[in-house]
This record gives sequence, C-alpha cells and structure tokens, in this order.
Amino acid sequence: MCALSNFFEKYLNAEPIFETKKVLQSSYTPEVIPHREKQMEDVSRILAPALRADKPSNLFIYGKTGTGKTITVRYTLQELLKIAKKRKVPVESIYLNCKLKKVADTEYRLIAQLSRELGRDIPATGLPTEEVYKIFFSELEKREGLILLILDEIDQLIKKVGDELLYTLTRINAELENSQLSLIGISNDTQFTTYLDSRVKSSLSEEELLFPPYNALQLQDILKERADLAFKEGVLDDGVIEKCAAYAAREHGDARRALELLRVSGELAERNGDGKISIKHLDEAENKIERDKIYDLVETQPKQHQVVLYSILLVCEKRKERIFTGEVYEVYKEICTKIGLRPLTQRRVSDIIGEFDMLGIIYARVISKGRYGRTREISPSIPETTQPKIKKLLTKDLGLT
DNA sequence: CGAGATTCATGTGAAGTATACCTTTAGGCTTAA
DNA sequence: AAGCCTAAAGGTATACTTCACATGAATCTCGTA
Repeated sequence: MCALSNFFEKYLNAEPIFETKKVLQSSYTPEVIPHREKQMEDVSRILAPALRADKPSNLFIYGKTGTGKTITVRYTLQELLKIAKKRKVPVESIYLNCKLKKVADTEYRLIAQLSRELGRDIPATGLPTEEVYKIFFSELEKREGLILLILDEIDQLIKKVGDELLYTLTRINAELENSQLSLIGISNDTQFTTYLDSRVKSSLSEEELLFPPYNALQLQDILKERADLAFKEGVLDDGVIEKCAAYAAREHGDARRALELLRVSGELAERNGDGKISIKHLDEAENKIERDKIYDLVETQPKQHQVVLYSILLVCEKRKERIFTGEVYEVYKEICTKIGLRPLTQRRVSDIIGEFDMLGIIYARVISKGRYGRTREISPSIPETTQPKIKKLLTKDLGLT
C-alpha cells in the first residue's frame, strides 16, 4: 500500500470530531443568541413599526468586534421579514458590509453595490455617480414599500469618503414618494459619531444602541451552546471551553474570535487524528489564525503594495531600530527595478504605508526628528515568528530570487 | 544662556494625468419592400 | 426606408503623479546678562 492511500485510510479511520461544522462558521446564524436578549428586544422595538408599514427610526449601533451586533440585527431582521411576508407587508432589507475592498469603499461603489443588490447591473466605472444615484433611487421607488438598509462597518467607509454620503442617504426619504428607507448603521468604532457633522449625526442616530463586550462567563455560554451542536460528544477536553473563553475575553470579549478559535482547534485536532481537542490545540489554533489572517491579507494585496511591504520587512530586518519612510522608499525603488516594475512616487508610497497602518499590518507614526526632518517611524506589527514566512511568501509572489 | 530663526526630510492637500470603461450618436452597411 | 452594427466622440471613476506648501523639533544665531 502506498503512502498516500495509507494516509487516506488513516484519515477515514480516525474518529471524526465535528458533528456539524458550519455551526462554528461566522456566517451561521444560531437559533438563540445568549446574553443579547435586551439588545434584541431593543432592536425589534425600534424596527417594529415596519410591520405597520411605518418607517422605523434610523438606528445606529456601536460595539467592538465580536459583540454580536451583526448577528443580532440579522436575526431580528430575519424574523421581522418572516412576519412581514406572512402578513404581506412590503418590507425589504439590504445588508452591505462597507469594509470589503473594491466593493464598497467609495461613494460610487457603495451606491453601485446597493443598486446591484436591488437587481440592477452597474458597471464598475464609467457612469456618473449622479446617474447611479438615479438608478438606485428609481429601484427604491419601484419597491413601493419599506426598505431597511443595513450598513455594516460603516465607520470604515465614512473615514474614507466623508460624511456627506450619509447626509444624502438620510435625505433620500424626502424625495421618495412610494417607498421609504430606514438606515441601520453598524460601527466597530465607539468614537465614530464624534467625527460626524451634527446634522448627519442627529438624523442617523435617531436611535442608538451600545453593545457591551461579553465577559468570560458569557463567552463560555456562547461557546457551550455552539459546541454542543458542532462537535460529537466527548471530544472536548475539560477546560478547553473555559480557556477559549478566557483568551477571547482578554481581547475585549470578541465572540467571533472565540468561535473561530474553537473551530480551528477542532480542525487541527481532526487533521492530526487526535480524536480529542485539548488545550494544546487551542494554542496552536491561536497562532494559525493569526498567521492565516495576515497571509490572506498580504496575498490579496496589489503588487505595488506587496513590494512596499517587502521593503519594510527587509529594512526592518537589517536595522533592528526605528526605520523611516526614506529608507523604505530607497529599497522599494531598488526592488522595483530588479523585478521590472515601474516604481510609484514617494507620495503614493507614503499613502500606501498609511493604508498598511490602517490595516494593522504595520505600525506607523509621524514623528519629527527636529533638525533632521520629519518622517514616519515604521515598525511591523506582525509577530516575529511569522515575519520570515511572510517574507518568503512575498519573495515567491513577486518572483524574486 | 535663552528666545527666535533656520533647517531638514517628508507629510499632506489640491490639481492634473493616464487608463479603463460607460453611453450616445452618427455613419455605413444590409435587408426587405 | 428601416434595421442593425460599428466606431468615434464625449463623459466618468479611480489610481497615480506633480506641484507646492505645511510641519515641528533639533540645531543654529545672536543679543543680552
């Protein structure tokens, strides 16, 4: 028997760990959402007028990542739509995550995407934004009912394009005759509304809800709830859930992270044919998640950005100390010529470095070195251990020797 | 010695350019009457 | 004459470049104690 079929045999013989894995995936909407009863009640109270074909107040929701904002809204909405359908009340909803690059990170792209959700084909470029607004508008009008527009991670978008966009959206209602639009904004940044123009602020947050972080005990409940469904019986070692919850609680009570941790631990245990999930797997999973996230991010970056990042890593390795834009740019130019890429200007590279900072791959801060000018002080915020691997990945991706 | 002035290296904003793509329109060709 | 296709014209969004000015503390300068 060859090694490969041996492997498959072994895989099949190993005890499967998962019962239904999708329960742990982030797209899953559970039947019960523990410790969010209050918030669900609030959301439904605010949205309830929709069932009488009245326009609910605009709603603004804050809370750190993984505090159940998205899921609560989605669940409540799902229920509301069910009833609306039964009673034949014309209510529709559009959900859009504004963080997705190339989908909703400019005004044009946002409106275009929304129109697409309503079933119109909009080209990626070429149309006047005004025109796209008109299309969106006419689609809305065609609905002759209520539309609930959920904009997730709205802070990301507004930071980029400014708050006029929101003003326009809130004012659309005044123009609509047959339909009505309610906005539900979801933001991870609790400070977000302070950036907003007061007019926008008052019309967007007619109602506000704050989602507090989960504490360790609550996280445990959530994890147990899902683990029961997801795993076969008895595959979880004692203390795994507790440890998992503790990990996540340390990081501002991020439930999404906790669930991911549990899922990946399971996958690791299964792959190793261990048959049981132990604390050892948890640690492994934590590393793996972090790594995968960065890998993904780096891999999907445009070539120019990759070169910039590579240069940063290179310079950083050579000089352990503080590194500056100038040095990075020099190295960047060198690499560009080496791989036959036309280098971007320093102006642009400066912006790219800023983008990386936003993404959290690096840490960059503008400092003044007095007589010696003014620059950004850059350091990677990738764990030491994964840095070489990222470098290798980039080397390969860029076709460097 | 200390208050201003100077200086450096790059941040940053505004305006311009290249590219890729869109719609409209006018002309040219085909077709059918 | 009507219908259909094509290519040019005129327009837009986005990523990038160019230009010009802004920054801010270390360092320099120079008047004064």
